[in-house]
Amino acid sequence: MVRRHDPDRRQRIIDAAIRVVGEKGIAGLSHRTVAAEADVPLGSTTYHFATLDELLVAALRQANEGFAEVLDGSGVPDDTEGDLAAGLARVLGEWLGGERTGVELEYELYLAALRRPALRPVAAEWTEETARRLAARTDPVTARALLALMDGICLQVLLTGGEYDEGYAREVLARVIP
Amino acid sequence: MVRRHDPDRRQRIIDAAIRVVGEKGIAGLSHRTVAAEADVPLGSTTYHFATLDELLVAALRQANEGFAEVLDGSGVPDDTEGDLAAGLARVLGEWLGGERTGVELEYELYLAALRRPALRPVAAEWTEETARRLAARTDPVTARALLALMDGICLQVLLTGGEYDEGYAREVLARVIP
DNA sequence: ACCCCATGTGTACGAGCGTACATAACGGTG
DNA sequence: CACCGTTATGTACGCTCGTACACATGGGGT
Repeated sequence: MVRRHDPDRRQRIIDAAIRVVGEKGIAGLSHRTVAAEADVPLGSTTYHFATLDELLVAALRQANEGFAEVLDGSGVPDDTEGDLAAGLARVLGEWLGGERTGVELEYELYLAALRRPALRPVAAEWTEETARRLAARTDPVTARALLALMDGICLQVLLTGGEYDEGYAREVLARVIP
Repeated sequence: MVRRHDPDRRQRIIDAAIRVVGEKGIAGLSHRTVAAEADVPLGSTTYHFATLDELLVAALRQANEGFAEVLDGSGVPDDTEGDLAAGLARVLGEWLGGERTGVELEYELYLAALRRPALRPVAAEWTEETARRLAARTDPVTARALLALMDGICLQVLLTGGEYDEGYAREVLARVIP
């Protein structure tokens, strides 16, 4: 392999890391697996990201942007006249109904903040940014509550292997909106 | 070491596993670390628990029982006349205000079900059992919603490193109770 | 045009891992 | 009391890991 002067090498490594986490989970993430997935030598990953935490921070940041697009693309924030609870329940349904790999990937990166303090600022940014967007449709307290409830509902579905019930989600989400 | 015929060897291994996860996280869990913590030879852990998943299942089951006792001991289920939302918010505050190691431990084991299907039945049992207890104070739908919201609130505190606001929790928990 | 430093590459080391397996002791059962 | 299955022990193999380091390279700033 002779790929000298590869500009967005760094970005390709992040993309590879996201694919690795999606396929094998964080437990399967190593400098070597990422290097293989990105088709770069081992030394290249250790050069751009000295520790796996750095790589996870970059990956989580990118995954968050991906979900933010899903949220934006679903028209929930723009639909200022519609039923907010119904809109959120629908977005959740679309997200959970899609590719489970991506869903698990983003949640796993998010939840990893529990044990990796390096990820907490990123998780906090994500929470505040999303709460801010939701607050535009209601008030700050309700926004945070909606976020927490959505997190909890997703968790119950993902952790127990249960089915997502959009009607139930709409019903209980509506309750927290004053 | 000559400790032949050690009855509850198995239980001591589970206890050691819980301590290891509490201190180093699931990432630091291995047959060897558990063996060292339990002061038993390596072969003993692999004999009683052929895979780490088996050990995690046993540990999660035990951790769940621990939290159930916290819930029971707090008098929430018995306090049939008091404010349910306030009671739950108080229990959450006591739990999160206590030893963080234990809190992170139980959540980490719980969240591990995301990537380890073997843990999902245990997580599902826990969810249903707790929902059943809460349902005695309200109705099944509200019980699951309260559980989801409490999960989400705890997550926000643990993942972002924020502070737990009992007043806020009581307020939003009360909203989902019809 | 030149030089320096950020970037890229290959390899090696020591540690920890899951797993397998041969062997030994124990204790309930017949 | 003899037996046999369960439980306990020690060791070895092959693998992957993070890390370190010496060396190559090329392009941007002077």
